[in-house]
Amino acid sequence: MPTEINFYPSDASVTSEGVFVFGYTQDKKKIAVFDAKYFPWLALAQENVDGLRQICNKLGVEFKHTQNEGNLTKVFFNIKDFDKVAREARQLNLYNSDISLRKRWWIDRKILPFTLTKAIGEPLSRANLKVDMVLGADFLDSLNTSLDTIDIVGFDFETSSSGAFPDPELNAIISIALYSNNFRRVITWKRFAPHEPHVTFVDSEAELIEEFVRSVNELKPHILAGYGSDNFDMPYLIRRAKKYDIELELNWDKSELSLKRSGHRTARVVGISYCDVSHFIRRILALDTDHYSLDLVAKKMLGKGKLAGFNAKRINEIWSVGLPEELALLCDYNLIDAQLAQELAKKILPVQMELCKLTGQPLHDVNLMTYGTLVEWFVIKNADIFIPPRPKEMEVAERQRHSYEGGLVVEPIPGLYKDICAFDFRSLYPSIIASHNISPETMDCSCCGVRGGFAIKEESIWFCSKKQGFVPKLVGDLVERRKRINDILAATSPSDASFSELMARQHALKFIAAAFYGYLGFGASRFYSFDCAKAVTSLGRKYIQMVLKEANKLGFKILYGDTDSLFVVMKNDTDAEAKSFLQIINSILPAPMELEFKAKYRSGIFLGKKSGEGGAKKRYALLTQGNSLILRGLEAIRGDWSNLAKRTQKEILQILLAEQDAEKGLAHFRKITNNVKTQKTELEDLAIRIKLTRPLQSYATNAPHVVAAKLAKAKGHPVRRGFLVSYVRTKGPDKVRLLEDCKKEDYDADYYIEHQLLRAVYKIFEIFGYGLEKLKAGQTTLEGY
DNA sequence: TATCCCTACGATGTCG
DNA sequence: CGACATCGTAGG
Repeated sequence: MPTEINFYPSDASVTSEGVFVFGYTQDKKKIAVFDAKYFPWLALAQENVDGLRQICNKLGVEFKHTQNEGNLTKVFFNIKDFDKVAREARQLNLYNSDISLRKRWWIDRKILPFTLTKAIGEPLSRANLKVDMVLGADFLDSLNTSLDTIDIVGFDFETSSSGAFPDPELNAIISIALYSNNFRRVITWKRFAPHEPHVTFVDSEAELIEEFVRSVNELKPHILAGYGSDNFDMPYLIRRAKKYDIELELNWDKSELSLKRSGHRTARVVGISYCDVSHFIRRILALDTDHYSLDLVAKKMLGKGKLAGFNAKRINEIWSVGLPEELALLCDYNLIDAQLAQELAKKILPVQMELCKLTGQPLHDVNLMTYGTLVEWFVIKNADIFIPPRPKEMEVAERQRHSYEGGLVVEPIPGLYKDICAFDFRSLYPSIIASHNISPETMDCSCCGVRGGFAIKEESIWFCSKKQGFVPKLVGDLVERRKRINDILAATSPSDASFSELMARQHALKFIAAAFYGYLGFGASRFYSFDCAKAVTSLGRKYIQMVLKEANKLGFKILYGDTDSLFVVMKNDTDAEAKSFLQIINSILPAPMELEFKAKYRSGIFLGKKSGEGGAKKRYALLTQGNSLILRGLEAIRGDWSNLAKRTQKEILQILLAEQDAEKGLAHFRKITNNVKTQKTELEDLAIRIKLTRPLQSYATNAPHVVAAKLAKAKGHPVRRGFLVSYVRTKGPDKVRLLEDCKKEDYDADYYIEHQLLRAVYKIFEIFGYGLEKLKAGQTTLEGY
């Protein structure tokens, strides 16, 4: 008797016999659905099918069946044969041949993660699966209902340590915390009294590990979320478990928990969605921060951080001394970390879920994606085309040698301006792609010719005006859907239950639409098209130039423009003027291109270049109607300047722009320089932080941050790519000292005054008529500077 | 197996 | 000293 079961799939695993799909049923039983009838296919030109047959004969592989589509033939195979054939027949110009089957299964089967799916088939017995039920499916179908409550369990480990960093060979895991909406537990193996009920004592590290695994399995989360856990907790767990010969039974199949390499070392828990959310936060959300520690990221995203005052040394002390109240505090610390991981995962979940739907990929995979992969999977899932293979390394290198012209930037005239109006294009590049049908296969089509298609004179190419390409179709869709959502959002109160959901959806659509253009010009792209990428920016320049010209015609004073935006002072400064400007422009623009009014500012300054003549591009400050500052490109928003200079620059701008009191600004500036001069400034304010973008030995320069990085390495810090060097400029021949080794009396006051403070403000004061001499003049009167 | 593009500024060190 | 190369980080 066939059984019918509805379930929410979360993960798939490919074996040579078929695909296991894992998930929970509606009453939260663990289920594995076995799809033995999945036959992956590849496509090739019909004239190459015989060649493929010969190769298959040699390999002893049979075609499952074939199917003609246009000029191409799809050939289906058994899973176990697929990779072998695809590899051996590479020279036959194959399509859809190098896409991971585990990921592709979802797309071929049209099943979405966390979406109710009907499975019909016979129950199977499979002792090696850790699930409540196994079904051999003859039929699978998506019922298109999303799972509405997703259970997220956050987790975090604490370990002892002998040095600055825990060593998994030497140092034990001392406690593990788990946190979800309705559950919290800290497991530890040193007893103390009194203790809170959520603290569970065990007798050894081995029992701790086993209890953790048991807890996860009993909690049955959809998502197991860590922060930085691919780098720390998971590898640590695996090493410590091995030491005690413990089998980590987290996976729903018989396999042991292991680390995979998918660009990045990551753990995958078979069955549920394990996510180290730091990947997504770093790669997709790309917070404006110079490092991605849990504390900093949580403060930015959740408005709260870790429990203060802990580090590896302190944790180690607490553990070895063993005072009850201290151990209790350590448990709190551990639990808060797990809670932060859980809340971060919860926060990004709506966007991730939307991306799961757009790419057809499970959460674990979406969490690891970059912009490139996001676009790639979006195309694989949604485009009605055959997928070409990834380019080979040589090809990628060759592509990377060419580059093309980008956006237009208007040089500003340095000065202070009042009543500034800002306009910008809504999604410029996506809307250009959609309106001009820019796609690799619509370029230079024979059906149109130069006169019939969308011509780009400057590049001597054209795009078909008869048949829509796959890129414009997908991008146009994204732009349109996003606009629809934004329209609804505009009429929705932020307190409305649907608001954050809609917000997440429009964000997800934006991420993909915005990355499409870059993906066309990306060397490792499957859909690389130098000419398409070039055409997009070329049209972008054409349209912004058209807008600048029209603004000029209307008598607007053009202050600045960058790629898709312009800042002007209008003639009469009325709403009607702005409105008619937009009307003129938008009647010229082809849909869905659109110029929008962005904001009006009370005032703003555009700075002169520090070296050479003229105005500096990408460096300005604006004052909103509410008297708050918007800064672009300035030192105050750069990560590689001292807090002292950054703060001072902001304060000076606030005084000069909002309070319009240059004398007060000058007095304030002098006060700060004097403080620096008398060695009174805190080192934390003087530290300069710079991130290494490459391995230390590959530097061809002795720049201060490289010198400092070498000092850090000598002290045993893990100086790798991405390492954040914190140093202070000092007097004496070495010039540089690590922040941690510096004393207040050692800092080089002259450097901080000349190269940090003055350099951060002199171009601003200049606009207000205060030259460099005047800024320095005040200093000479004080204690013989 | 890593996986988005170009434009721009400015700091610093080195060389002639 | 200026020209230039190297490097990091920003804007869009």
